[in-house]
Amino acid sequence: MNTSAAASSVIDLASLRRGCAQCSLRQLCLPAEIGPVDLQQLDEIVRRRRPVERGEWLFRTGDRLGSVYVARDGAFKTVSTTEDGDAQVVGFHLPGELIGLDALGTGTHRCDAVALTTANVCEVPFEQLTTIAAQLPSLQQQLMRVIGQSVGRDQDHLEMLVRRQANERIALFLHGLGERLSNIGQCGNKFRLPMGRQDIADFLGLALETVSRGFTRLQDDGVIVVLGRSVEIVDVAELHRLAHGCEPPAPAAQARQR
Amino acid sequence: MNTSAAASSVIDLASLRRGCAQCSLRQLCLPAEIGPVDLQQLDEIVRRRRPVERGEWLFRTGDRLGSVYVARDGAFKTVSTTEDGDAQVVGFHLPGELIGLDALGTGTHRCDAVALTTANVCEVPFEQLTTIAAQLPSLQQQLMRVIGQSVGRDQDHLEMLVRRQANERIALFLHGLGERLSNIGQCGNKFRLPMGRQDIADFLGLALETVSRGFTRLQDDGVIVVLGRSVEIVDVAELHRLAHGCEPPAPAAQARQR
DNA sequence: CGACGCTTTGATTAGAATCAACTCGAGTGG
DNA sequence: CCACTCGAGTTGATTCTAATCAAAGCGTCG
Repeated sequence: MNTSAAASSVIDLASLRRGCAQCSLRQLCLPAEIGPVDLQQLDEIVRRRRPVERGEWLFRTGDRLGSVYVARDGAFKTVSTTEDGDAQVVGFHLPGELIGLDALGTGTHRCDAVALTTANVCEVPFEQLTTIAAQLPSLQQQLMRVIGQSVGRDQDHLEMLVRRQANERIALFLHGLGERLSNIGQCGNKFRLPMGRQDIADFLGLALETVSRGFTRLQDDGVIVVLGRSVEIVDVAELHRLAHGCEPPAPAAQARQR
Repeated sequence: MNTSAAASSVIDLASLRRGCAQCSLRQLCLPAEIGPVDLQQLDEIVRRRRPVERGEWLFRTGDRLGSVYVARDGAFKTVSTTEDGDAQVVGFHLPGELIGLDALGTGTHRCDAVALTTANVCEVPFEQLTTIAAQLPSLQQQLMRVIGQSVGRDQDHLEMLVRRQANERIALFLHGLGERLSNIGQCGNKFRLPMGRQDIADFLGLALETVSRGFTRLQDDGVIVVLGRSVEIVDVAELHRLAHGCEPPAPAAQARQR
């Protein structure tokens, strides 16, 4: 266990005791905009689980919807496995993002939620959440918003897959991830990917090798510096441009052969 | 105006007067599982709009979320246009399916909702809907379920796009559409597509020509009969098999198990 | 150290995009 | 009534992207 993990688990332990009111994700998570009195009601139904180890799952396909989850730190993926055996990564979930909404339609989860790193999660029994939400308009509203954001991310995901070529998807992925990281107060330009190349490939609908080549290509073009799972975005503007469709206008002198 | 259109507008007119309680979609739509007394409350906020003509839109990208919509008949598409100008069809919406949830996250619509055919829609002011839902647990629950179903369809869409080849996507599309049609009481084996080839292509992330070729191929293989927008599924089992990953012909050796 | 998993790189190939031409049918107007 | 256009759909030829197959680096952890 490295120092940063140790440090973060100290923090978690502390905020675990203190509950939502002191959580650094308060503004992004369900408690946003809720008054202190009402907050306590929410706080009481939230169960804070011991750390989840990398590879453990929060729920699996076919489980009945019991709770929704929010990571306090770490990262998760949701994976749906098709009948012919290959995995589709439905989403990556960073701290503050609700996990488990996939069961809203049928009452049964349609994918597995797997921890990508050791992580702390809050578990919110869904039944109780909706009951309380019915009494607290602000929570109700926030719940809708969080659900909506999740829908929005799914749509972003969709748009990143359709009719975009491999390098565009990869640029879009890195750009989007950086944005989400900076939203939760982490550095959006230099970070460590919590997931491996295969997961990224399964998320982007590409072959693992294509993802690897894409990273190499972006590095050769001077847009990012990548070493294994460490990524630094050095030319944000260019990444943004690549991510949004415009072809690299092939400036005269440009080393692009690998 | 043809006879069937005339007939359907008579029906609509009648059910327009009678409201949710008599609507044939009642079981699928928001009123499901709601008692007659409570139903009236919902009924009072639902606005029934005059028919929407083909090509008209319910809302456009950037509009503030005002209402959600449900078609009583006809069909809609939601389209998001990328900055480089090409359209991505986010979804097709059949009667009973909520339209407009894309704005839940930001409060602003992120796609256009366009009528594919002349259609009748119910408009439900969202603000009022959540207010009432807070008082009626069964409506609250049903709202969640309908939202969840929409999320589920998005996920189906995603899975149909990722790492599937053209013919598989097309088979999946036809199969899914048939299923949805039979859910709303229409024939799932013989129907008229409300959308053109380009829309299907933009939905499936394929080129228009590829969709056309796919249809032809399915017809040559004796799975469907297609004439323009009329489709008949003649070999449901085979379509299902194609849609779910197994290799096309090769009936000799039974399909490979996972 | 050695084995294993993850990542990168290389060579080849399959599948879909693209470019282009042509068919068909509906609607228009001379 | 027929020639015309226009849009939607089909079909063909070619090109090019990314999948696949294959193998070699690299890092980590017993």
